[in-house]
Amino acid sequence: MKATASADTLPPRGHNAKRTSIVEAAGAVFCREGFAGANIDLIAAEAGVSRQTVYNHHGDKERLLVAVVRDLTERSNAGVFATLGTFPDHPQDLEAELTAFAVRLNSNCICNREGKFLRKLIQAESERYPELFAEWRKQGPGRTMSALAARFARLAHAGLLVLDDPDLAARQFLALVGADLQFSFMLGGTPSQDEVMRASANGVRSFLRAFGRQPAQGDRPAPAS
Amino acid sequence: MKATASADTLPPRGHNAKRTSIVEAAGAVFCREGFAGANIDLIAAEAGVSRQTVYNHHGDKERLLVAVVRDLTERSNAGVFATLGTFPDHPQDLEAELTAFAVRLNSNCICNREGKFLRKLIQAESERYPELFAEWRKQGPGRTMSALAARFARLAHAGLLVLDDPDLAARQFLALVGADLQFSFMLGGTPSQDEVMRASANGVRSFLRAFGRQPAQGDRPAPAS
DNA sequence: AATTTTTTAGACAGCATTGTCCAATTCGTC
DNA sequence: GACGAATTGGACAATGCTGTCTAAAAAATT
Repeated sequence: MKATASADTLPPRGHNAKRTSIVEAAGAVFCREGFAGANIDLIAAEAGVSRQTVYNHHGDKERLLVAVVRDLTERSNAGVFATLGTFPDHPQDLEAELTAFAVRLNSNCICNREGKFLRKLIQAESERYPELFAEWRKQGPGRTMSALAARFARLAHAGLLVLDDPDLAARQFLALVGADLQFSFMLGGTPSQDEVMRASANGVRSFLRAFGRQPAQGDRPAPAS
Repeated sequence: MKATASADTLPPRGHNAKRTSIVEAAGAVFCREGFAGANIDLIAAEAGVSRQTVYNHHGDKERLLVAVVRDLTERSNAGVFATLGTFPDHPQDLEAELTAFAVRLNSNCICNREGKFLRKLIQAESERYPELFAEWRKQGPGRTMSALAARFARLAHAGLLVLDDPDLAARQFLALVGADLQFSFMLGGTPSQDEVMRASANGVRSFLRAFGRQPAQGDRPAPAS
């Protein structure tokens, strides 16, 4: 860290391209095989690096996991808050813009690499290494929910939604726009862009039926096809 | 297999109490530690059995996993369909009875031992052993969704709900009544009975706001507190 | 071109685990 | 009480993995 090191995650050196490549490979292998089943030789091979280099950079399998989780948490949180910034605060077409927002949320936060890996790692290892995810737990879902709830509260205050509990609305919004994707997630699959769009549209439509201003009788669907 | 062995998996000996105790302990350990991290000595100890007995009964770590998954799948499916049988087909108070049904669903299918273990095992191992969960995949969520969707379609036909896509309604119903519990699940926790009841009530309320017959203006909540 | 840092390949000890074998013992049943 | 089946504890080889060490090669810096 002499001169060129900007604050960016940019590896201005050649050698810490290896560092990140190791962390990325380790993330993939940890998720695929589980922590206990992950093989450092395999991680090294997948990173295009010798085993010794892995130990040089991270010293320990456990500390490597810590590095992976921290990296995933940072990137995931960054993506989440960037996406939250695109919430339609002054929508002209509420349903269309909420749907587009839901698509961004699904694509950039739920279905992407960081989201999938982090979710799987948390499910697999959070009981055994609770402190590992303490930071995620504090910065992640809690703040996300609060921020999203605040946006919905503002829409309600503007008369565009009718809701008594913005936090509940936020939770249910996420549940609804993810409802059609749970199936794909179960088996580790990644939904196609088309699936994401349909799922988001379905979720938002029901969300607005529950919380939209006008009961929207005209929106009532045609009878079962 | 002398005389009493019926086609059931029932070997009516006392010794297969050990068999089930092994499978149960193995399920717990596989879920806690992952397949690779699971230790046969630990499973044996947790089952109150010697290691040799584990090998006598199941021969192999991998075949033990197969037995565990089959057992969990069977029990989970049985619980799900038993609960589906309690769906309120002719409700007098739709919201109350749907809520009670959601509570049963959450308590007996989602939050219980089989549900939690099966979910975690699927998430952890379905990519590496896809064929393991083929049966669950076929018998589990697909049929569950169809059955639930059929119930909702009947309610719609009776004029109690307004929906165009019963399958979507079923997916969103499950998503909504589970929305408040996702947080607890993430960390392997088990929601309290109280949490389950509140979550179910919240989910059903929103579900009926979206799909209930009358837009239910009277049900409209007090403005944001 | 020389020097310093990093990487590499391989060997290596230490350790944990799987799965087998076996003799002694317990359990269920007659 | 006697018999057969199941269970137990322990020893055991085989294997795989972690983490360290070393000397050579490669890369970067001067």
